[in-house]
Amino acid sequence: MNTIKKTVITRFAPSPTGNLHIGGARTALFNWLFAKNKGGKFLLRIEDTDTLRSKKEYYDQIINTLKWLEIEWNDQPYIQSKNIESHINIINKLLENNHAYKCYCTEEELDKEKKEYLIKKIPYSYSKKCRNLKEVNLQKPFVVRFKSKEKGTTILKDLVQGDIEIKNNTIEDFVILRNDKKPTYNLSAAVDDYEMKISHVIRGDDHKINAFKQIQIFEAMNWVIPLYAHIPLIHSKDGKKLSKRDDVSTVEDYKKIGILPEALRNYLLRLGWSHENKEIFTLEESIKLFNIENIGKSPSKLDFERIKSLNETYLKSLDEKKLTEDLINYANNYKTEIKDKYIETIYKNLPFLKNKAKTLEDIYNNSIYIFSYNLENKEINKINANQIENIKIIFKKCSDNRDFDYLFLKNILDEIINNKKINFKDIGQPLRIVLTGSQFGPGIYDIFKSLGNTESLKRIEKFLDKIDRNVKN
RNA sequence: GGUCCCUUCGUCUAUCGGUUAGGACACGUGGUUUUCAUCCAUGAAAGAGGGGUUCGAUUCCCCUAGGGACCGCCA
Repeated sequence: MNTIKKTVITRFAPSPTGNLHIGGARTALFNWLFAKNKGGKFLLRIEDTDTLRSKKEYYDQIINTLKWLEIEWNDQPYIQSKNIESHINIINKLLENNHAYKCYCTEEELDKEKKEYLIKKIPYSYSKKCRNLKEVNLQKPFVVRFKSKEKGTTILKDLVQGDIEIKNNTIEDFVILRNDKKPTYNLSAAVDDYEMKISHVIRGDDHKINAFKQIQIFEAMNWVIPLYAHIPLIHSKDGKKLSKRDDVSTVEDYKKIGILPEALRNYLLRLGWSHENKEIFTLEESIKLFNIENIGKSPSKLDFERIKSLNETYLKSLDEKKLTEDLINYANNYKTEIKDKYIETIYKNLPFLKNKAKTLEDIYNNSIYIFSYNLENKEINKINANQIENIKIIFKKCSDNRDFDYLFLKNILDEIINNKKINFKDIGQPLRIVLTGSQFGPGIYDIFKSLGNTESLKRIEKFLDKIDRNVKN
């Protein structure tokens, strides 16, 4: 028995044709966690051989998003297009070994074939017309097709799905070199996986059929076949395939509403994988506990509430210095920049600013009155004459004692509430509008404290001035 | 249509033949709180259907139904 342990090498192989997908992020996470767990390597390969759709901006986006998620790969990213020479080389070998052949069929001929099959109601696969051509060096454009097995069955020992058996004749003679002399995905992926010494291919369920094609290439070249684990796809809330229109399909969609990377990672980890009753995993625990055996077999739906709830948990447990940094970065990226002079105030008041928040966006909105105060008439109009009178009383008393504290303020409010037989709400609500520009937000005392006496009084004074002017007009 | 895969509370999931089928999110109720939120307590909520195998099936097998993926000279 061979007891030499093979080094685990996994890879994440996105194509730069769009922003990093939430499913892709999970695939990357699983590959990374598995490699870490086994003390192996995790590689990043950019599959950019579709020159029409691949874009540099997407490449950057994917790289940056993985970094944001703190998923780190070993070595430099492998750029698939840089390895084309090697792919062609293998195609030539396959041709020499009689495992592949040139196919001179034109698109028109193929279309005709397809139509004929359609009329006869037979499922279409290439007719293999060129498989046994006598002359193989015609001066005509050609593609290279792999000679798929025609008899027998193949069993894929999938690490997640178990044994999957298919008849070999259901795999057609697939193209491995296009007529523009560029290798196709299945060929490139197989060659790269071999050259990168990938031990475990962990990827989405949608690649399952490709495994059968890639395995045949491995066999034809007499290479050691990697282990495969095909993880079920992530579905949208209504059970359909996630589409770009769902606006929860890319990592960016979560980032821009202020989901923390830790929370998204935790969510993704638990989506399709579990460890007993555990819900919250630190990074160390994720690495220590992750395994392929506990990956579920069925597809899972996204639950936005769960992500937000998880985010809330992280928001509240995160070190507040770090949280403040995250908030500043978030605001700079997606909202208006928060000036340095407000950062200290926000940091100090984080305990209540983050209280009702589930996302960074919530914290941002809660603290907006600190760095971006604006009192609109529409809000002012919500305040009635009696309430204005009360605010005047408060203003007067506080102005006479500019060093007022919580107790002093509370006594004033209590007194008014008692005297006028009103509810706290009747005074709290309008006061909040005056101080923050919105009827929603933190508690009144918290607002006073966070703004400081001077700023609070200044805002009230400005309001009263405005009211006076409005009355005069 | 062909090939393949999947099926436990609304959602994510636990259960490796014997459980009052457990947890989490969301939801309901109660308490704490000036409000909201937090927090605590508590409640409702599931084995798709039908056949087998077995002393016993959510668990193993088959069928049906439902859902999904793939079926490109895209990756």
